[in-house]
Amino acid sequence: MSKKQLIMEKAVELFSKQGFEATSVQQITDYCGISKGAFYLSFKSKDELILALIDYYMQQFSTELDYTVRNETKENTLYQFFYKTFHAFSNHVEFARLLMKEQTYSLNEALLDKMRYYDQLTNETILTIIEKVYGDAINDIKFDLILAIKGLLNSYSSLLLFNKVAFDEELAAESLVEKTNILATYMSTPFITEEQGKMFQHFSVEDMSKEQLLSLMSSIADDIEDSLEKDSLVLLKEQIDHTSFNLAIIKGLIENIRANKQCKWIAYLLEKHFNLL
Amino acid sequence: MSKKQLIMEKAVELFSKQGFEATSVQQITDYCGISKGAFYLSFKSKDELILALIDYYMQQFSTELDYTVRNETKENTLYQFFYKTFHAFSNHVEFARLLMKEQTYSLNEALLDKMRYYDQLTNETILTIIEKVYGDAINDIKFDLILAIKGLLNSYSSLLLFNKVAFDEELAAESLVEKTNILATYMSTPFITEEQGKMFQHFSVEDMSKEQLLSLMSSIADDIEDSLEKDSLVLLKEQIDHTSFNLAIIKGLIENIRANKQCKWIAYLLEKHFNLL
DNA sequence: TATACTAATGACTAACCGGTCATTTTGTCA
DNA sequence: TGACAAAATGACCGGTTAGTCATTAGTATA
Repeated sequence: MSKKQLIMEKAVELFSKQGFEATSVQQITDYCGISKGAFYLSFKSKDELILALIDYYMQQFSTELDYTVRNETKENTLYQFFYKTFHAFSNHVEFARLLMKEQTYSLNEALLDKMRYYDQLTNETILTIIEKVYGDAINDIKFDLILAIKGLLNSYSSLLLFNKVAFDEELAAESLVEKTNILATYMSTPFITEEQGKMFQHFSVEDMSKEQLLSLMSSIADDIEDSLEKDSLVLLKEQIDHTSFNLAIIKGLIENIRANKQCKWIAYLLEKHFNLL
Repeated sequence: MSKKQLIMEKAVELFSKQGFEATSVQQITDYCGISKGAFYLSFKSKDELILALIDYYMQQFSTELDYTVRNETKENTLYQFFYKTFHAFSNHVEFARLLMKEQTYSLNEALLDKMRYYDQLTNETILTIIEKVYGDAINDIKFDLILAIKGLLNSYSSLLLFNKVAFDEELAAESLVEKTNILATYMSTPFITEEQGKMFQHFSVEDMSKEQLLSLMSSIADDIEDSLEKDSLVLLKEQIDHTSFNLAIIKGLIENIRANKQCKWIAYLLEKHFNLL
């Protein structure tokens, strides 16, 4: 395990117990068994650590969920969404607790931006599910449905994260599927109008700039040995500015890199960039 | 306004913007226009301030909601519960934000206990509503209904607290009433069993000890001038250890003090103590 | 006006914070 | 073994923190 990862995994434990502000760098390094100086070889600052941490876990969660949502059958999508979420939370209890705690933290503007970004990703994922499962029929209540799903997920996740009793992930998912279906079927008094919903939809997620994409791909390419994936990355980089290949080829190249753990996130971003979703 | 109140109302503004940890006592006193020493004449420590703050606002919220829930018609109860909650939040936006932010803060064990206490009060209030509105028919799903209501309330409150768009409290309440009714009517796959629900129900709220009640009443009696209320308090104090009066008399005495703003909370606690609810 | 008491002040302390950097330890070659 | 570089250390820095306390200001009584 790299030192960076060691620090992240130990830090997430302390943050989830005490909160970000209340945990000192000294505490983290003591807990890792390293010196304070060593910390600053891996991270430029304490702020950079929590930003990296959020990315590290949220990228895993988001790609996993997005993949699930796009590849399940219509009948299973909603169940799998709930189940995978609970499962991810129970596999990363400390991070999930941190997420709940630091949700609305505002001192650090960069952190707040990041939170808003991933929250918006979640909204988009849920909206995709809703449109896939219920079709156009529920257009006028779909934004209320997003809010309701997030609220329910929040309540039941708290149970998983902060109670000592065993948590049956399958039953919980099943129960939330039923609640969602009921609401989708019978709801007729939405609170959020189409008008407001649009704002809701497009507000905070602007796509990554080409420069950001390219630099991210470069830094990943440097870390990878496997030649197929490295080559695919290089070819994809060339396609970002001026797409000359057929989209099928690009899709294939993205498929090549998706299997690699380090590439999952960039694969997801590239699909968004090339409008392949 | 007393100095204590001044500090609390200014502090809640700063806490809601920056969080508790990130706000210094110096900042608070500067903002109040008083000296640092003066702060420590009103509060023993910064921790004591936030505990007092939570009590100050949550007692207002709880008594208000409890009164509403018990005195509305069956048809209006649920609507009024949602509406009053939204209304209280929009009248005390800063405190409500603080509440959302510091929800699960765990460094301070006393704070965590207090949060759990008021959360449990909320659970009891919601349970009372559910039983009043839906009767015994929904016994097997009532704990799921509590969770669902809290989740929905959480989602929609976030909208009120963290978005800049105008928030129609009446429409929001109406919309949540509908959602709740739908769930209560059609839900059939509860997640929380009767067994777990019992734990849920009795877990953390132990009644206040008689000593705590008595000392609270004494300190309030010292602050009050009005003789009727003062006398009623003294008579009630005598009844706590050995109830000799008829319960009707006790009920009357409690009614005497309820009108006084300082007594609302103790009136609520006394009703619980004498099992008058 | 003198006295006695409370309310309020802000300089001060000891502890801790995030972050730096000269120094030492460790690992890797020839 | 010795020479060199990379990795790791922890004393140290300037700044901030919660909390204290000798001193002063304000007020009421006599």
